[in-house]
Amino acid sequence: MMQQNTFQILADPTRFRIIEVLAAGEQAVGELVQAVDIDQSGVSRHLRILGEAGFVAMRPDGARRLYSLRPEPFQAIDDWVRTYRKLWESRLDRFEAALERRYARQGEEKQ
Amino acid sequence: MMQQNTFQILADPTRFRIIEVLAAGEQAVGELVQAVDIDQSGVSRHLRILGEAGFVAMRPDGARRLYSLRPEPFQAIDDWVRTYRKLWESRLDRFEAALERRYARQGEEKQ
DNA sequence: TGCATATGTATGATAATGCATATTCATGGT
DNA sequence: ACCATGAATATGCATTATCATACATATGCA
Repeated sequence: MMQQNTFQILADPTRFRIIEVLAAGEQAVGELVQAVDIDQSGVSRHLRILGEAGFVAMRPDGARRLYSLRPEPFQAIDDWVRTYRKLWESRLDRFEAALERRYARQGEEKQ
Repeated sequence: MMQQNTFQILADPTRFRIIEVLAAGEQAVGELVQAVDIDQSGVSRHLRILGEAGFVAMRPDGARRLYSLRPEPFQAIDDWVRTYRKLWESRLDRFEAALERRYARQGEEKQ
């Protein structure tokens, strides 16, 4: 489910950046430190917060800790924002429209 | 586009609540005040913030001000989270699957 | 005059940050 | 096999800045 908490996690610029970087795949703490402009201790702290909120998973690799994104919070956001789709859709949304085009194309191929 | 700012707007519990209430449709300030647990002045201030961030539009109605949701920020979030769909999809997502069921049903009806 | 909403000002709480230090693990020398 | 050293990461503590809030007051409209 969507806890309002989720947005508090994303509200911090450093955490947001960390998530962007993790979108490219698993990263060690040291690599994340290079991508942001705060101290290593701050990055570790943000990773703890992200972990407790379910945004990231951790996997030890020797002395290093590899962090990666977990899908659940993003799914929750996706579900939440879907509630507001009625604001910009009459009936079919863009994604649905794209799908319909795809179905049309598949139909052509099969004939 | 998606400014990281967007999540800072949603991070505040009172603003989040206001948005939830506005999802039901246009509301006057006084109506919103009843839905949250802070002072009227605070609600007005949050509405200002929401307005500057593009979340709400305002329409005067006599001495009252009617506020309503604008679609753009929600579209932006929708686009943003789509980037992270790869985290939980191999190929077909749930929405697409639902659509396929719909197409299947329509096919049945037509036969 | 009275109702609805906005704003100025002060206050308090929360949370991010840096620095110093602790911890955990790997490595090389003896 | 053991110990010392160094690299990678986490945590305790103090500081600082930001921001939500209330109260009082101003503004606009009936």
